[in-house]
Amino acid sequence: MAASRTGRRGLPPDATSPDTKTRILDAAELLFMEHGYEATSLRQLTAAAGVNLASVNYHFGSKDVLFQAVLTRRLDPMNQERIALLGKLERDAGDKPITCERILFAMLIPALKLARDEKRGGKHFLKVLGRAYADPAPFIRHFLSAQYAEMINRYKEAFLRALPHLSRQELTWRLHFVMGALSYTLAGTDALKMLSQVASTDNEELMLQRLAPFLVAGLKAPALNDTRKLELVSGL
Amino acid sequence: MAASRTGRRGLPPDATSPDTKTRILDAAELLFMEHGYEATSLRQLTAAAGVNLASVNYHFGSKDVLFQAVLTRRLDPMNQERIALLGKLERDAGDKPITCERILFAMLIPALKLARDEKRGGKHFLKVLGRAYADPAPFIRHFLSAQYAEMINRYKEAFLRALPHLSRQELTWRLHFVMGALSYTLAGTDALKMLSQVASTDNEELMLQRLAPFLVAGLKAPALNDTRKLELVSGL
DNA sequence: ATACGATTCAAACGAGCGTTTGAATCGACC
DNA sequence: GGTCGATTCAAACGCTCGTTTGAATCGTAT
Repeated sequence: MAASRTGRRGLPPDATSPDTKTRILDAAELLFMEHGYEATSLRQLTAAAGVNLASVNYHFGSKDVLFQAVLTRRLDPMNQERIALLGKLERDAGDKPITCERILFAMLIPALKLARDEKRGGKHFLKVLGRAYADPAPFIRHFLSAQYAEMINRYKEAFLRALPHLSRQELTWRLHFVMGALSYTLAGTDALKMLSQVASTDNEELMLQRLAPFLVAGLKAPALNDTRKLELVSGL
Repeated sequence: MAASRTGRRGLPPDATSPDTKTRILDAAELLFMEHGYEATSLRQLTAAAGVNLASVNYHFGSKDVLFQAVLTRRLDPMNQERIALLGKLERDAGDKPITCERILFAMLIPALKLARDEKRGGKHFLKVLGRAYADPAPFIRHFLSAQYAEMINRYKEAFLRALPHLSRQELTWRLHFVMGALSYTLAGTDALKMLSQVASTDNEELMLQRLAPFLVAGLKAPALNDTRKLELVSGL
């Protein structure tokens, strides 16, 4: 269907004009971030990208496939880097357990690197990803499950060794909580206008540095026991 | 525009047939949960509710207003109950500080009560709410900000007294993380298919009982300092 | 030069959308 | 029993959507 880098004749040949597929992906990343998947039309998308309306269906086949391409372009390398970082930690540590902090940092650092690259919209992508987590569309849910399965399983095993006081089930829930806080934070929707005195969101690094101690403490917390159950129910 | 409970003549007068406005709200709650706001059409919504297509615009004015009505019907009472619970805690404690656990429980318990009421879709609503947190539509964001402002500010002051080692800015971020984990968990999107060995989602109570110790530990964690900053950046 | 596959383009397709309209129908009241 | 406001109803409005089509145009190899 597509191979060489030809075509593109209508628009002025800027120095900042990559091929059509990339222009579509860049515009889609930006607009999906601003308005979400359903609320972004292919007409405004192709207009923003400076390409013809039919280009999306020619190069990607459908709007759904385009959205998956937007996600996989950055998500797959990020998760591969996460797995590689964890592998390096494990190799350096021999058969000794790794600390909880270092495992979590290995998860956060690739996301931080993505948030840093200003030239190509890493921050835009993280917002799109944060919203995709909460999107009910089945094709999005299945896609994310497949993309995350390997990375999550590798990290779950590592955390299990680092947090021996947690059962596998307990850890599953805590990783769920970690992913929730992380995606909500990276998406940065400012839902509750909490940024009254906080600097603008251009400082993802400081944000993750605040998130890390919070998550580490939560992961290290004692496991649930029956005494605590009664506290919650009848505590008030 | 609307006042008495008259009308309704087309459908059989079941015992389970409240007035048109309520039937619309119930169907909307369910469908907004399943497909999201944008992907739910008024045609499928009114068909599911067993009412005429024009009823939504007659009773609510527009689809936007209907969505806000779906949210406010349950969110406003829940946040009022949260404020009342915190007020009761503060009255009982006199001028002594309240523990972090009790403040957090006062936030969680109204949500838990909503998740429990099976007859009228409390769980459905919590999923809708979790997704609304991540929705980019401006009218949703403004609505949620207004609905949450009072509750969040009251709790922030309470947490500030319970956690004196945290600056106001640090606490703002931590409450952001708490809301992230909470909304993600309540929305229960199972994004990462983590429920491999976990019981089905009908047990919100056990879920919140696992979430509480995680969040308490995160809130109580030491504040960020410069030593930790260096760890994160050059730690790997 | 010519032929060819890849790509771009303007235009249209059918479907579905939120909303509006105006008549029909209801319960309530004089 | 007739009037009135509230509600329901079927039908249509204008519009936008994702997708398809077929011709025009490109770079490239013959």
